Amino acid sequence: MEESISHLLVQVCKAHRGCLGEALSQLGLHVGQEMILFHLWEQDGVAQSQLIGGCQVEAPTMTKMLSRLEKAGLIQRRRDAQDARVWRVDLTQRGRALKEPVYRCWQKIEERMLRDLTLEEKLLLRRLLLQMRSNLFEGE
Amino acid sequence: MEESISHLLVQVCKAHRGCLGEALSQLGLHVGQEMILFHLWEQDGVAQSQLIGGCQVEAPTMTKMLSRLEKAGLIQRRRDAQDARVWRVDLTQRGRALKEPVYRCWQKIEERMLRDLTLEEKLLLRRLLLQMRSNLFEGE
DNA sequence: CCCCTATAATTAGCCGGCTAAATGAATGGG
DNA sequence: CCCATTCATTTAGCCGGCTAATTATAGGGG
Repeated sequence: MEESISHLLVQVCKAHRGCLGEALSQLGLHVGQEMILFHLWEQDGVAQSQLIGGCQVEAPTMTKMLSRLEKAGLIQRRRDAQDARVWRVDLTQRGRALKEPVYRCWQKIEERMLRDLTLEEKLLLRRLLLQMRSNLFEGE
Repeated sequence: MEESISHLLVQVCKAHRGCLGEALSQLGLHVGQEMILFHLWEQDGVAQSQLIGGCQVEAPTMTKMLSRLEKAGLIQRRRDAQDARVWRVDLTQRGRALKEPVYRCWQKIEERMLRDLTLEEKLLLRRLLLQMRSNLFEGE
């Protein structure tokens, strides 16, 4: 199994995570937190449950990440007026300000990773990854 | 960045990890531990530092994982006779017994993930992943 | 021979991620 | 109207992973 595609995939993902983490740490972020911010940059004041769906993360993970983002001053939480069970999440000024630098990080690593791939290769790669994802999601 | 290749890659890897974790938990293993065992199945009695190199993991991570594997009764540690700084890691009987079931898990998920890919697509995918890995490793 | 550096491993402490179980609020049926 | 269910979130506790700092041994040079 040494050089299986699974193993390569894991290695590439780990390397990607490593590079991203290095870049994000210079913005005071930890890798993973950017997914939450991506969603908030698209739509602010969203319910926590929507973030859970969007980031494909479990509820307790989201709770911890949000409380860290809150402590870091990037977001704020408020109770929903209609439904007291839900918490809504708003970006702070500092959270909004990170949008461009984080996008640049992300894009820079994407470009670096796919450096010498042709357009056809990129398109095929995307198609294969989509297929693999649905294979894994669609169970046995 | 919603549908970037990076994002897809992360999602596929996460799904892969999820499936693998589910399968390995039935063998009493946590995802990640299998990498250590893969190396020990190939070569037993190896120094901890070699496992660190092979698994591409930091030393403290290895320390923790090994102590858990030891507590689970899958490995044993002994001091090296020549160099008192190094610890050598041996599989126990129970650790050796997991080889076949874990390989089957791994292979089953590989097959499921690559279900409907042609041989050519698999070869190209492997080549692209190798290229991406070296792109990410080889810095800026 | 002693000190200084390099190396192997560990400890402390953080983060993302998970499951299981608990809390608290909304809601639908009898 | 109340009770059971359902839903949103949190808490506790585990694991893999990391960095920074520590301990302990090995080895080389003056």
